[in-house]
Amino acid sequence: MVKQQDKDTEAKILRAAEHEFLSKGFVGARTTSIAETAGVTHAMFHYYFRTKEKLFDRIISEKIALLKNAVIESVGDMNDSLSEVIRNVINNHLEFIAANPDLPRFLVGEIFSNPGRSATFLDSLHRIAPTFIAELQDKIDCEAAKGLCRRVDAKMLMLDIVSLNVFAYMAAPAVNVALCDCMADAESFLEMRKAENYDTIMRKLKP
Amino acid sequence: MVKQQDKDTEAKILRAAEHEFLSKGFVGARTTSIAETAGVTHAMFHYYFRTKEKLFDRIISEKIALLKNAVIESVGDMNDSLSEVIRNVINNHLEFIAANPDLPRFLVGEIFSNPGRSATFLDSLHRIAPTFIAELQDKIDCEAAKGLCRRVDAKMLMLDIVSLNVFAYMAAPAVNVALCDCMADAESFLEMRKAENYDTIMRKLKP
DNA sequence: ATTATCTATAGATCTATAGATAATGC
DNA sequence: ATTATCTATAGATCTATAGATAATGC
Repeated sequence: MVKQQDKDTEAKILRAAEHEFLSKGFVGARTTSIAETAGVTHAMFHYYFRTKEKLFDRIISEKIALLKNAVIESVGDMNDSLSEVIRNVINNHLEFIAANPDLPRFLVGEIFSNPGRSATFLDSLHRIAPTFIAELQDKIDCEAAKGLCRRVDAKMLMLDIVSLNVFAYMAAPAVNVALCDCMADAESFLEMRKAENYDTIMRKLKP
Repeated sequence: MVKQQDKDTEAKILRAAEHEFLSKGFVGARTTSIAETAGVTHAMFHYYFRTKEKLFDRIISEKIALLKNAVIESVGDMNDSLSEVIRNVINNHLEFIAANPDLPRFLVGEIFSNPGRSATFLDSLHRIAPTFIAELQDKIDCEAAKGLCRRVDAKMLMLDIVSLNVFAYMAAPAVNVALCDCMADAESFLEMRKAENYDTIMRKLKP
């Protein structure tokens, strides 16, 4: 068999698995459905990835890498002014979520349903978050000393930003029902939330 | 058999099912585990509730009723000032979430994994939300006309409030890891978020 | 006579593997 | 000789039911 064919089958299973796991979680996902969606026999699933758990780990690792890159990039240049850093974080974070709308709910769901299976994700978070929070706190304290903003807690500020960005996407069906299809036009909703959340956070910081 | 025994078995299965469904969702929940946790034979599960789906519907209906009451009560008196209404909504909503920390994630997870199964919930939301949003918008417009606050969009304001209140509880394990166990003391975290979120929202409304 | 409970098992999935077969690279 | 693919099926769960048995109310 040509190498191309090989890559194809493996890639097709990976793509099908990504969709199946993200939309249904580990227990809800069926390896038979994955094989069917990929258009290969079920035996191929086990030939390429041995077990359901191994393929799940692979998918979750890919998603963590994606998230990690997004987080690191989202910060941009820490030498920028506080308002620029916040604008970057909010814009990049929101764009990442809009491009991966199933990811937050998936991660949260898996963490709760099986802490062991998502240990890798929590480890990554544990390595990255505290450093970033500390840098952000320095920046806030520095601008506060010059009277440019209030001295707020960086941890709570980050929690506010992430909450404001993520929740609407995590609860999209309910939000759309409660707020008259306000997310129907994805593009304009995204732009609106960028402006809205930046505004909310900057008002919170205003002296 | 005495009626007491009857109620006991039924109630024990209900309590066990509530915990199983809320923590693992519909597909993750096992009727055998529910019977085991309840301390009854598995046949009793089917004797009292016939099918897994019927029991699930019953649990979800109970939870919706609970949520509906909480929402209606949370508003308090619509004749209060805007700031009082907002304080009531935030405090009551946060207390409800803290008392039912698994509920938001459960509802969001079930809505995405099976829209049909959560139609009841979305129907309720559809009946309640628009009315409340409209009343809130009136109140905002009224105070804005007197120059007491900015004329903000009630829909976005509600989305902000719910996001700020709910997200930390939905993502508790990740939030705790990222923000150094800030939720470890549940009581003080709750009080802190009440003050913090009220402050965030009121600054957003300030002219 | 009715209601509650138990044991045993049918029937449906789902994950995983065994073993045969076909296609490629050397 | 190795890699990829298929068919068939084992083995493990899980939901649900059948049918017998015991306890209550009338």
